[in-house]
Amino acid sequence: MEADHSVRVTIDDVARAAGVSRQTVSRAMNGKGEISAATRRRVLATIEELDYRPSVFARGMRTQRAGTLGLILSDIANPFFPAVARGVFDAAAAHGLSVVVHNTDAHAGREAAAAREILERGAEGVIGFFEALADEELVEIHRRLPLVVADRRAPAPTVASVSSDFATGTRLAVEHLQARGHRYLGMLDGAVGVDHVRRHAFAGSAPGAPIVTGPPTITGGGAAAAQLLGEHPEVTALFAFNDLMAVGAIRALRERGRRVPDDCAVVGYDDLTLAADLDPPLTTVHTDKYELGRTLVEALDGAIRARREETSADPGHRLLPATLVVRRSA
Amino acid sequence: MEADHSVRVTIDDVARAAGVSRQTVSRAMNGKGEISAATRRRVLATIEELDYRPSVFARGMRTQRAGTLGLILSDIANPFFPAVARGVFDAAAAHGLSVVVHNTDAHAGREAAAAREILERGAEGVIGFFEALADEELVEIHRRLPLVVADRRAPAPTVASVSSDFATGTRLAVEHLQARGHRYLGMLDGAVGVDHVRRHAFAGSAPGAPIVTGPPTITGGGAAAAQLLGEHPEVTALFAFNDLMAVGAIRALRERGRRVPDDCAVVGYDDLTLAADLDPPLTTVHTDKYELGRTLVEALDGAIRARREETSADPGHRLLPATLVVRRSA
DNA sequence: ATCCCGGCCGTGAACGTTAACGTGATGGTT
DNA sequence: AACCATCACGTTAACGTTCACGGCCGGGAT
Repeated sequence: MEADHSVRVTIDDVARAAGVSRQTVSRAMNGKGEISAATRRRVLATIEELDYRPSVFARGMRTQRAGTLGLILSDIANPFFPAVARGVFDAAAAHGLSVVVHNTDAHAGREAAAAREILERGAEGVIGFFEALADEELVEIHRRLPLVVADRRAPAPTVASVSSDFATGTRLAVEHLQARGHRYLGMLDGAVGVDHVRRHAFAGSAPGAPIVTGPPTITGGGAAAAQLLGEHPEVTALFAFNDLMAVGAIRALRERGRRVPDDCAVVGYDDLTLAADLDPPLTTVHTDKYELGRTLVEALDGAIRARREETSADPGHRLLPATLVVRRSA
Repeated sequence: MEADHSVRVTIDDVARAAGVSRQTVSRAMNGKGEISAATRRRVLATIEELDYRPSVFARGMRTQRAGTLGLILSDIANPFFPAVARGVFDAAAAHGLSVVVHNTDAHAGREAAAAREILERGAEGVIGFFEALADEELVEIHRRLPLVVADRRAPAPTVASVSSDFATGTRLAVEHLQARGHRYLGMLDGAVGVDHVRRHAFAGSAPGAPIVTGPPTITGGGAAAAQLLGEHPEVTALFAFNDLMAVGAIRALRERGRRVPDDCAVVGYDDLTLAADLDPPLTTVHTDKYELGRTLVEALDGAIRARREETSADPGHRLLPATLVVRRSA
């Protein structure tokens, strides 16, 4: 009794088989409107039997929703993001959502284009690591679609956010360095865009210490380290925006004949999976990245639900714990 | 002259503004059917002016296509995949396609579910790193949707494939080890599924050498290495399925007090971005992962085009060059 | 007995696009 | 001069679902 795969089973086929109308089948699936438990069960059974799958297009035509979730990030090649993405995928699957991913390279134009694309495709919501777009543009996105911003303070109280506790993480890193006797610190900042929590926290804990900014990549970290050490040879400890920049710094240090951590200590941020296997093993700030991904989806689900029910409850602004993992690099 | 964003601009609005019919607007966009260059330009101009965006749902309703591409992979947390994904994203964007990603953990059920999901959502095609599904199931997918398989031999001559040249890469690795004087090799295989190119190539170059299989992860590599060295203490060189397993092997070696490469050499596969920064720097087989991603999309585009035009040209089975990068671990 | 109300379900319409077909004008062929 | 392609465009219908509305039926209040 295998159905012919070339012709689509429609809601009308189900209705006919179950002896009800289209609308009742729709009600049975979506749980909207009044329907008796008995007919609901019967309809669901025939749906199962006929292996009926509602057309996302026809459904989207009415509802403007596609059962999809947009994930915007700056650089999937940075191992931090895949770790988060894994959490996003798993949680999204649990909610019956597919994930469409956009890579932006922290470019404002591409961040905007990604958001527009996601909007047009009728996603249920957006999770975004925005690094270039201004707050107003994020608010504008949120006006059209539920939005959760990641690793950035909320652009408005109404939009949800989930972040690593950068302030604490940075403070822990700096205090660790200071406790080890370092008096001249430096920071390799990678935030090319708008959010400078790490930078501000660093400046707060190490007043007057030099900060050099560069792209949050290995080469960016290398260049930033080279510049900083050139201008401030007295520096004996580097705090990097992320682990990738820390790796670049270590490379640059080596090239200049300086040993890590003996001549110069290095602390990263993210605790990538391979951080412990680097040479030297990287001291870094840890945040549960899988949990971050999961939490982002939960927050988005809340935002979606809130919008549907028009209850404008507090969207929530979560800070995930940051802990210092001391290895050999500092 | 800003349009009200709350009401959608439809094809009829454009038609009215341009003084033509819906169908002509459609023709102007899609390049199908006869239309004079002049009206085409005029219609395109008014589309621009009104900022008209065709509804993906209405379009999909007719065409069953969503302008989307499905990417199925086993473990986004393995840095190999993000590197490929980057190439996929960039190439897909160039073709005007969005990418929906599914993580399967090499689980057959989830591979099938991902494919089904992608099918239902009307993707233009699928790019898949399938590690568990049987060839027949892949052929069945291909019957419904253009498919390109990655890092696996084509399940049928009609389906396109793009792979690293595993046979050559593996041979280079083994020969390097042998040239360094190693007489007792071992392999840490990570292919839990169907494709065993690396394993066979290894067996061909190092006949009789022991092979232990485990999950293609750090812990998997650690466990496999522990087992292999327990059973074959004479082994002085390990070839791992990928860099992650190599890292696991190095960890296991260290725990047992064996130095790398002095007591036991290790060669990986993939040349992850951080491979050079590991301790010791990892000798590994390199394939251009970004290029792999790009090539996959090009192959898929070819398959899509071929299916549309019903020309069943040769789908192409590409092998990307594999080179050995010698560092310190072997 | 009539009215009304709420629970349950059906009917028509609408969402916005493209495929299939139809039509009028133009230009070339017999 | 009649005919016939061909071109350029218009008209109708259909894709499959949900929304808005309406109808029926049974039971309690009037």
